[in-house]
This record gives sequence, C-alpha cells and structure tokens, in this order.
Amino acid sequence: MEPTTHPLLKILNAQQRAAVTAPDGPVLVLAGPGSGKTRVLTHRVAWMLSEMRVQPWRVLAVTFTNKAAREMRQRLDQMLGAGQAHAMLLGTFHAACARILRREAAAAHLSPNFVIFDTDDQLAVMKQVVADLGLDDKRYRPRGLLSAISAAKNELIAPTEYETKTYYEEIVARAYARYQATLRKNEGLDFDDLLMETALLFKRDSEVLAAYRERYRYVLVDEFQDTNMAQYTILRLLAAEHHSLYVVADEDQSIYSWRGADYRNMRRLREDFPALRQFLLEENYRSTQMILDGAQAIIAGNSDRTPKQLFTRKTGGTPITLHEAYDEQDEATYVAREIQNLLRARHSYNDIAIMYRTNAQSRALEEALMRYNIPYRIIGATRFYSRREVKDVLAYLRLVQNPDDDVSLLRAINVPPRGIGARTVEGVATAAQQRESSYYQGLLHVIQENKLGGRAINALRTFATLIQTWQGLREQLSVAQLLTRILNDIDYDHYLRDGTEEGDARWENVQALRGVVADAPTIALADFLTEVALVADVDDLAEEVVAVTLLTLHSAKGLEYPVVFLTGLEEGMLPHSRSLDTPEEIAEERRLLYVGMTRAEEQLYLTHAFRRSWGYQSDNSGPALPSRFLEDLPDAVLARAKKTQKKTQPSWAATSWTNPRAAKPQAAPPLPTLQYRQGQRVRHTHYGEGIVMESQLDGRSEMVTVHFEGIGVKRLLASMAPLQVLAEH
DNA sequence: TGACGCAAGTTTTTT
DNA sequence: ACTTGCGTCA
Repeated sequence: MEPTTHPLLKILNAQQRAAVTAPDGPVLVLAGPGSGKTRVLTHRVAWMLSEMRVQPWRVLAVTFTNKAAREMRQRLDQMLGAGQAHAMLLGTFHAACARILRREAAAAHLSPNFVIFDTDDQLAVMKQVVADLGLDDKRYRPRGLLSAISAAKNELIAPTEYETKTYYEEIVARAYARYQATLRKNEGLDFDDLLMETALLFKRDSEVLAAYRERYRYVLVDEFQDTNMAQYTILRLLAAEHHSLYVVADEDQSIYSWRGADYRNMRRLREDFPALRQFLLEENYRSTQMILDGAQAIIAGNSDRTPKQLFTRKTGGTPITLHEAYDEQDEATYVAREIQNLLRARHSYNDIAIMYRTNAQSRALEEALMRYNIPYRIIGATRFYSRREVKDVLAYLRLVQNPDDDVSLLRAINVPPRGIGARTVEGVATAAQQRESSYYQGLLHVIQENKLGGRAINALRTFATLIQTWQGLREQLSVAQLLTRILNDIDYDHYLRDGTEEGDARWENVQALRGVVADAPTIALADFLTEVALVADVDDLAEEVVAVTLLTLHSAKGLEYPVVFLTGLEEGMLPHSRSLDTPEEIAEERRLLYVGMTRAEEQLYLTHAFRRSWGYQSDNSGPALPSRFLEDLPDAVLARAKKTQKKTQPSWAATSWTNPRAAKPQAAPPLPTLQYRQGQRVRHTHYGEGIVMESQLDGRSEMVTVHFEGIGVKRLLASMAPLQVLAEH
C-alpha cells in the first residue's frame, strides 16, 4: 500500500476506493450484499465534501430508511467533525419530497399545512368515496381500489389520464378522481402523492426545477433497484443538467415491485446517462463462505440477471442448518430451544434474528419465546404509530394543525365518548355536504343554527371550543406542552386506563409518544406530524434493548445479524401463494429468500413445517411442502437437522406423527391415535355420505373435516359427531 | 340517542 | 386477531 493513501480511503479495498474516488458524473455502483455499500456511499459524501470542495447544502442523499439516514449522518459527523453534514438533505425519498413540497407548496398548488395520510387514513377516505359513489364495497373493495390508484400514482398517471379498458378500470378512474379531490379538500397527501407531486412539480415548473438543479447539484441514492417510476423521474429531472448522480444498487435484492419498484430503472439509467461509469463491489465482509455459497446457489436459480463473482475471506464456517418441523408450534419450539443453545455458547440475544414472510407468522414464534423466557422484540406487526391510542392522540394534534382534516375529526369527535353519536355525526355530515365544506365547518354551522337536539348541540359546542382553545394556545406552547394540555382536557388517561393490563399498556404508549415529543423541544407542529407519518418501524430499533429480533424478510433489508433463522420455508409461504402467478413474482420471492440468507454473518438456520395453519384460527391447518427454493441448496453447505424426503408426499396426513425433538419443557402428553383418517368414506345422520379430508387434534379432542356431497365441508368433533365409517378409501 | 355485546367475514410484503 | 354490522338495553 502506498504511503500517501488519503486518510478517507485507508479502510477501503481497491474496488471501494475506485467507486469512492470516481470523477464527477453519473455513477452506478453494483454492490453485492455485505460489500460495504453504505460505507462507500458515506465515504463518497465525505470525499465530495472534503476533496471535491462540494458545499454540503448542495447535496441530496436518499436512503431507504430513516435509520440508514441517521446512521449515515452520524458516520459523517465522526469523519468530518460534527455539524459538517448538517446542511445536506439526507433522508428517504418520502421525507425529502415532503420537505421540498412543504417549501414549494405554492408552486406545487398545495396547502403549506398539508397533513400526510397514512394507510389507515387512506382507507377511511376510500370507504367514504365508495359510499358516496354508491358502489358495492364487496365488489369494489376499498383496499383494491387503493392499490390500483397507488400503482397509477407511482407511474405518474393523473386521474384524468387513467385509461379504462374494462368496467372495473372505469370504476377505478371514478374512485381515483373522487379520492384525490377528497384528499385535497382535507389538505392531505398520501405516501404516493409525496413522490408524484414532487415529480409533477419538477415536470411542470421549469423555474422550480432549475432552482432545485442548482440547489441539489449532487444527488446520491441507495437501494436504487427499488425505485419506482415517480422516484426515477425525480432523479432524472434533477440530474439532467449536471449529471452528478451517484447510485448504488443490487438487482438481486429488488423486493418491492409490488410497491411500483422497477429494476428496469437500471436500464433506463444507462440509457438516459450514456456517460455512466459502473463500479463493482464483490467482496463480501459479512457472511461466511458457507452462507455465501448457499445464498449464491439460491439466487443463481433466477435467469435474467448479471452473475456476480462474490467472495468472502471468512472461509469455511458452520454449515447451514436445515430443519423440518411438524407444525408451526413445533418449528417455533425448535427455534426457541436452539436459541437457548446459542446462548449457552457465546451468543447474546442481540445477535439473533428470526425472519418470516408474513407478519402473521410471528405469533407461534412469540408464544414459544415467551414459554422459554426469551426476550424478543418484534418489528412491524403493530407499528407504534398505527396503534389506536397513538392515532387518537395524533388525530387531535392534526386537528389543531388543520381542523378541516375530516378523517382526524371523525376519529376524535367521540373519543373519549362525549355524547356525540352516529346520529349527531350524520347531522354534521349533512351540513358539511350542503355547504360543500369540511366536517368542521359543518359542525360550526350546526352549532350556530342550533339544529339537532339540545344535548347534541352542547356536546358539539364543547368539542369545538376545545379545538379553538388549543388553536389559540398553539403559538405559545411547544408541541410537548400542547400535547399535555390536550391529554388533560380530554381526560384521556382516565379513558384509557380501565383497570386492564391492556389499558395500562396503551397509556404507556401515549407516554412514549409524549417522550418522543419532549425529545424535540423546538420542533414545529407541522414538522412533527410529518416526521411521525414517515417513520418506519425499523427506524425505531432501540439498539440498547437486549432481545431477539423478529421481523419480516422485507424489513430485514439492509440489516445484519450473527445468527439468522429463516422460518416457514414452504410452498405457499415462500414463495407466497399470492405470488405464484408469473415467473417475475416467483423470481422476486426467490430474491426475498436471498436477502434473508445474506443477512446472516455466522450461522444460518432454514426451517419449514409439515403442517401450517392458515388464517387466524390455529386449528385451521393444512399440509405444506418444503419450498421449491430449498432444492437448489447443494448438500455441501447443509447440515440437515432431520432428513427430508425430496419430492415425495409425506405420509403424515394419515398417520400420527411423532417428532423426537418436540419434547416440550412441561412434558407434552403423547399423541393419542386418531379415530378418522384421510380418505375414509363416512356417513353422517344429517349430512349423508362424505369423505374425510383430514382429521387432527385440537387440544385433547379430535377434529375431523369431512366433505359431504352436495352440502360442502364440515368440521366436526369426532367424539360427538354421529359419524359411521363406510370404507377405508 | 348512544353504549355495548355478539356474529360474520377476512388471510403478503411497507414508505 | 380484527374490523364491521346489527340488535338490544339504559
């Protein structure tokens, strides 16, 4: 190594160094998992600020999560001295767009006080729209309409431009127009609006665009493979003049196509910026050879990708453990027991993550971890900011900011109950519709005109007076003081703490929210509400907590753990049954597995179960086959905890299955033999003849599922049902 | 009029 | 599990 190496480059390898010191211009860094792309991005910024004499306020850096942004800023402060990077705009696409739109509200034709509507708020608006349009909400599900609209927004298609080839699309177009009008009337923007409105602003207003091209002359983007059309448009427009666009990507980790992400943006980038320089990062610093080989074998199963020569110096390592369990409880028990073993070895709880495809899978795992007294923390399932009590409190704050926010008004108007029932709210709604105003204006009108009953009027007046009082105090009080005042005025404490444990937990969440506010004593209400709307659950990972982490494969992107358990690797779970329609969807499921596997540093467990319960009842379980992806793992990287029969239908459906590893802490009773078996013909005194589909234990009693001809499927208690066996098959 | 209990229907991933 | 709709009671 030459003695004159720049201090910023010392810890970098040759490929990283080349990427960090690339000359100004369009750059694409193709980075494998664990190859230090965050480090490259951070060093690139430092390099630009210190060596290329770039002023920090001319830099826009986009990360995938707020957490990544925070960490990057911390690293930069360490490298350059605190505050050096303060002036640069660093955050997620959504946060950056919210900032720009707030600043350019006039040019964007938006209220500067706009509120961000989250998924729940969107649903509330759409339900209202469906009702207003007189649509059948079974046929036109609000969620379905919202996802169609979201897809349109990600493609920058306005309501008037929405093409309708089918009748359903015609309905979507109508719902879209109405939905958008309602949002704007409420001064609300949904997540997709933040991106779309920014892109449209830049497209429409050449003056604003020119200003931002100068302002953010240097643009850097992480996780570029997961950008959608709207995001790409923003980048393309911003960088079209100075071409100083620096993006980091890994097409093998593209897992957000359902959110509009389009890895073809990589191709567009090459076309739109012909001078693009490409750099490769192929050395993996994270995982052992064993884990990397396994992950490579998985991802190699996808065609239409650029093969990479990833390597690691962590040669060897523990083989990947493949375990098959009887059902999800057994799987969870296995994980818990294995964690106990890991702890007896040299690991701590923080080293360990358990990942799964869907949030619903966390339940069995949680139960097992609780049984074994293993502390855990769970990411995403019920996000902090979507808890009922937190949303209630935020609704009040939003009303102070903008009383014309109908969604928040409807939420807060009778929580805690203050005698404003459905009938009264209906009266307010009618008044609002007649005057074509917000609910709040309608409410004031109702009070003024003294319509409705006297009791109702009094309740409404009390509510309106509260809001007006808070608005009057807004200037004098900090957000924290305002929040405290609101909580006192509505006696929320009393309402929540009903003596139950749950009530106490809810009140604690409110206290936690108060803590968040108190930590930012000078923040403006609008900024606080924006921040709160845009935080992800992964962002709140309190590092100091000693616990195992449970999270979905999607949330796991960008994270790493010494030990990783990937659970539920079955057909229908991964690949998910909803993602089997096209080869592209299946390829994305495979990438999801790849992302999960490459999170592991030292030890990786892959588990699947014979039976998996489906839905909300734990007794509704059905057969499961090992994920097709597992077949691509070479034996050389595997240590099988149990032998799997490849490609053969297991015969457990008819016989009682015993699992030698399933010994529970409180010795479980042996499985009694089942009275009925799959395939038997039976006769029921009422339903007639049928065929046993399956029979299984539910607690101590046997539940038999029978398909009766001309009647359908019935689930019966074996000990009670008047059933007679006719024939074995 | 409003609060509350009960039954029915749903079931991917997230900023 | 969770929401939503409906019927009953104060």
